[in-house]
Amino acid sequence: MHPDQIARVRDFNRFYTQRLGVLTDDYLGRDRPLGQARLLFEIGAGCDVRDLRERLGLDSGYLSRMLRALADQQLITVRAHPRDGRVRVAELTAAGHRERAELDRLSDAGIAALLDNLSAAQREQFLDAQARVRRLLRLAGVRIAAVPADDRAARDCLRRYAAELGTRFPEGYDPATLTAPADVDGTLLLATEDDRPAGCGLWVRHGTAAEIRHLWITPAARGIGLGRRLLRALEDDAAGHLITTVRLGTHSALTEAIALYRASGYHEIADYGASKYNQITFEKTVQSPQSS
Amino acid sequence: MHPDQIARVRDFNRFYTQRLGVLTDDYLGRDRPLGQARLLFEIGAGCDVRDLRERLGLDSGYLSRMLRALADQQLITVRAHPRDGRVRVAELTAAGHRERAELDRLSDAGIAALLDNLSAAQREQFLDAQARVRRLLRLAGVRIAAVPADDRAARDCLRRYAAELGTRFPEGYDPATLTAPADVDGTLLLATEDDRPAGCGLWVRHGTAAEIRHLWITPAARGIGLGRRLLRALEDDAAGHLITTVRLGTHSALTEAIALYRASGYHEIADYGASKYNQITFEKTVQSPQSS
DNA sequence: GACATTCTCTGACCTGAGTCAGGGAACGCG
DNA sequence: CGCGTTCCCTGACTCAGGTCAGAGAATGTC
Repeated sequence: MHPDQIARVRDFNRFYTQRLGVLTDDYLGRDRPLGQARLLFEIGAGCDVRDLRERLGLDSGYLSRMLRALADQQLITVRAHPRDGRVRVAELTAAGHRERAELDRLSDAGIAALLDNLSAAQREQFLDAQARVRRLLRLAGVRIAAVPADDRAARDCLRRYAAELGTRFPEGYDPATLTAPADVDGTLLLATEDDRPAGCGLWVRHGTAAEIRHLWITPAARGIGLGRRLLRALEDDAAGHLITTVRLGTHSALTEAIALYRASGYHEIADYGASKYNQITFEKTVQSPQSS
Repeated sequence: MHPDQIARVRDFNRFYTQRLGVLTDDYLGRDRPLGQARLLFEIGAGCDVRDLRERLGLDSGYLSRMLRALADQQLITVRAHPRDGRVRVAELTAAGHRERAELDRLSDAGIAALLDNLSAAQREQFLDAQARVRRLLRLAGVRIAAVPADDRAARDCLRRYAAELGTRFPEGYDPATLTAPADVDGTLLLATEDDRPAGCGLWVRHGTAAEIRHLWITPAARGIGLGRRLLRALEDDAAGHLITTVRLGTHSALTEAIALYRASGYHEIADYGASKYNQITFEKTVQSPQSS
């Protein structure tokens, strides 16, 4: 990687935070500490203090004081939970709702004033570029790592994978045909985004060939190019274990998967009889990735 | 503008700041308050305390204490200015340079680790999209406003404009041929980016026609589409003053200007004899902008 | 030389953000 | 009922960031 690229990213970050600072100073608006403004948003249509603490990761004492401050300003009320006297529930008052809407409005107005200086086409370009930055940043932020066969999150992914296939295959899907990761010679890879599972996949050794199975991306992580990255990671991992050929099969109902395999350099081969659900099968030769 | 667009921008901002937070937590690194780390960067190869205060917009007392703290850590030295005993000069010590390089390294490492998860093509796409976001954000952030004929910043722009033409025209440029904004019926527009001049331009009434003159963008603000925006602003302003036709002329050496005029809907006309430097002249009919 | 100005530093504050220890009320369970 | 647990509040801190009012030294200006 060029050091120049890193410098460009840093430069962009500096620029963007500065611009953002200008915007959010407006948005912060009426003399309210940031913490309290955040609370106002989070409370929304009322919620347990306990949940707030959890969601925002705040100290209970700290939160307690901030809630009190908001209550003193008549923006929220804090009451005991109807069924559990220990738990307290915070709710916006009418004034609180107004205040929240006002903050929203200020924030929107700042952005609107900015976007207003652009033509409609430029606005579209801007949003499009932002979306692209975001997609790639999400993709880059995903961690892919080999996990033991009994990893809870990976198991969970496989379960959800099977459930989805059950709804997408006209003939349904029998979860019993899932490859048990513990039984095979190969690697189970788990992709995580912010410590939450984003996908999984595994390869199974057959001599110097490997079969890739159960490549799956969680719905929340689709559309950012993770399938391709995870597939590549599986190939690289297999190649690192002296595999020279990988193959895989899929169901004709999974059109996006088929497109992915074709775009990733796989060519169609005759069925090799691994699964009754395979309606189309592919193969690709791989080599150990050179460290750049 | 769609409210949806605003929501998308807000969403992106939220996402980006969160990601940035994760990165800069690393970068902040070794137990140094953010303010001090920023100072370490800004001081760079030594600079006046006065300049630091100016650039970072800090209170003199606050800055003084932070400098002292850095000096106590042996990261900088503060000495009197050689020629002005009131002014003090801050310089990094060897240890300061090392520390700064280390912060740099940490920051770079975080970004590098992230970019490393992308393919070379994706990295290029990412940087490209960032650059696009930045360009458009800069463009949107520029303020364009009518200023009185004796506005200092506008005068300054005109001077710099004349100086640039002097170097770009083979025959040179006589500053005396500049239109004096005070003498004409029309509007002088000044573009500013973060309160610094970014460009200027004016139009001069000739009945229901107007001539646009001295459209100029500072070198620092070029390449973001500001020329087009400023030209448009001049047309709109003129149209708002009952002008129906605008014309302008330019020198054949200014190829980017010619391209701009063509792309903005101007068509070539015969020379109307406004300036001896006009080698090509254009015209366009305009109408008062409808408020959207 | 007198005087205003410029630049820096010091001391005294304030605020927001956050941590930590402990206490008291309510609950769940045996 | 007794007991541990959960949830919350209070009080007492710490720290970074930042403001404000001067004081003091150096400089520029008349």
